[in-house]
Amino acid sequence: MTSRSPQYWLMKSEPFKYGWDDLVAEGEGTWDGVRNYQARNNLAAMQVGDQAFFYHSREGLEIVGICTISVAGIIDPTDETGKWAAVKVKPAEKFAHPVTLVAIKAEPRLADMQLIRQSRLSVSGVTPEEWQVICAMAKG
DNA sequence: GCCAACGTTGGC
DNA sequence: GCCAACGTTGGC
Repeated sequence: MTSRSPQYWLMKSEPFKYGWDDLVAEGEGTWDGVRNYQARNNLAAMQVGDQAFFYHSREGLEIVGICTISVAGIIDPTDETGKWAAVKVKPAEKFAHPVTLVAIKAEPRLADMQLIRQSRLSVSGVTPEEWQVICAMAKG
């Protein structure tokens, strides 16, 4: 396995389907069901040890915490054709202060986030700079 | 609940 | 290969 410095991601989930609390309750969750090529490419690029923001879409509209990639490069078990990717994640840290979409939009350093530019992409990349800014905001 | 944005599908 | 129609996502 090749190693590289950890990369950062943002994964969206609708909390009434699968929220942060569900992930904590399970201990480890499989991130599957993605049927978008760009999101799939992001999933396929993930490696164990990468970190991802957990974002609540539709309801909440905020980053609630951080999870780590525990298993990478698996085939989506819900996909019969075998061409879609999935990963497994574990909860790492719950934010004391969730970072809302409103706050992200109000922060100029986050204006170019893939989350903002492509609002419908369910798995997006986060730069180290963006990661640092959001983590600082989460500490209030 | 509505609708804009965007991705995908399918007819030609 | 184009593009209109359709379906889905996600902010509001």
